[in-house]
Amino acid sequence: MAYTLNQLLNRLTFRQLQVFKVVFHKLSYSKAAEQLGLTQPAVSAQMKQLEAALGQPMFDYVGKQLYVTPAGEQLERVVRGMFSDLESLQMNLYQLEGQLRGELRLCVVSSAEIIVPYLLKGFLSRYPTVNARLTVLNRTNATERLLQNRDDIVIMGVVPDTRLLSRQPFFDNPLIPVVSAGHPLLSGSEITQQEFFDAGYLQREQGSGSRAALEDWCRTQRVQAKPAMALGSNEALKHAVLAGLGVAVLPHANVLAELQLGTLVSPKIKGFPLRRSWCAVYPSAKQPTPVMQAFLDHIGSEGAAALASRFSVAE
DNA sequence: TCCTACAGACGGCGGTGATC
DNA sequence: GATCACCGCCGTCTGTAGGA
Repeated sequence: MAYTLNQLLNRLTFRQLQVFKVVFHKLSYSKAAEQLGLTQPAVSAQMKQLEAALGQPMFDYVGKQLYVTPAGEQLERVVRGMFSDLESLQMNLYQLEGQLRGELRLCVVSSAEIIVPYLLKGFLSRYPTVNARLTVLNRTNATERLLQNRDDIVIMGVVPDTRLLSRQPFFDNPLIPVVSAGHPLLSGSEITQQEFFDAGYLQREQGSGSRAALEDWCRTQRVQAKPAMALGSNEALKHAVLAGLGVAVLPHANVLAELQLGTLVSPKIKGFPLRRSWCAVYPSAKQPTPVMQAFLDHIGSEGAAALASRFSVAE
């Protein structure tokens, strides 16, 4: 039975929604109770009241296992938005008092994980009351989480082409070809694009942004890239090249140390480097929280300067 | 007379421990 | 996980006193 909005507002409490949120993620009343500092009966009672208020079960209990019902899935989306708005409100209230406090939920595509510590260091030194939570994923999963409002900002190199996302480029991210020192390709005077990709091309896994960028580039350059192997991270790719398994195209920042040491070499090949920028990406529909805005301002100025001093490409 | 502040009574709500 | 009995806290209601 569905209630009118007023009836719902009279019966529903924030406490019920808070408990529901934890049960949804833990899929256990006992574990939710432990996290909330309650006993299992207290959680059970809150869920019972919530389900009575909404007139529908949020969970099915089958064989000692909780399963989320379609109504539970719907409620979770609403609750996530509500709690996100409340967090924004809290940050705005702190801002009215002249303080910047709250959580920055940052997600980073795996290729960007080496630059982010240099962005965060200055930011957290300046705003010690901000709590940063960092998640590392590939581009597809990071984008999905962003659109589900599970993160505030994603740092990525190749931004999906959609109006749902706003982007703020803040630092060059050139993709360069790399081979191990002493590779037979280096003995010739000039390397063609096709020769490079025929020398055991190693690529990133499906869903990676740098792989997508490179596949686009190959199409426009009419180059046949037949990968010898796909690996799940730039770090794995780099070590595969160092081990002599093949050649790869990697972000310059990821191989800077090896190029300086001379263990990797970036040969001159027509069309390279691929010009890309690291971007801070957030949902277009989302009004940036004060903490988000402060981080966006930071990476556009001090953050970019910190990266330039460490990762800039010598032309 | 009206408004505000305070105190006491009461009921509902949310919690626990025990038990199924 | 669900239910029950019990307990403590808190909000509401009501009555009273004091000040404008």
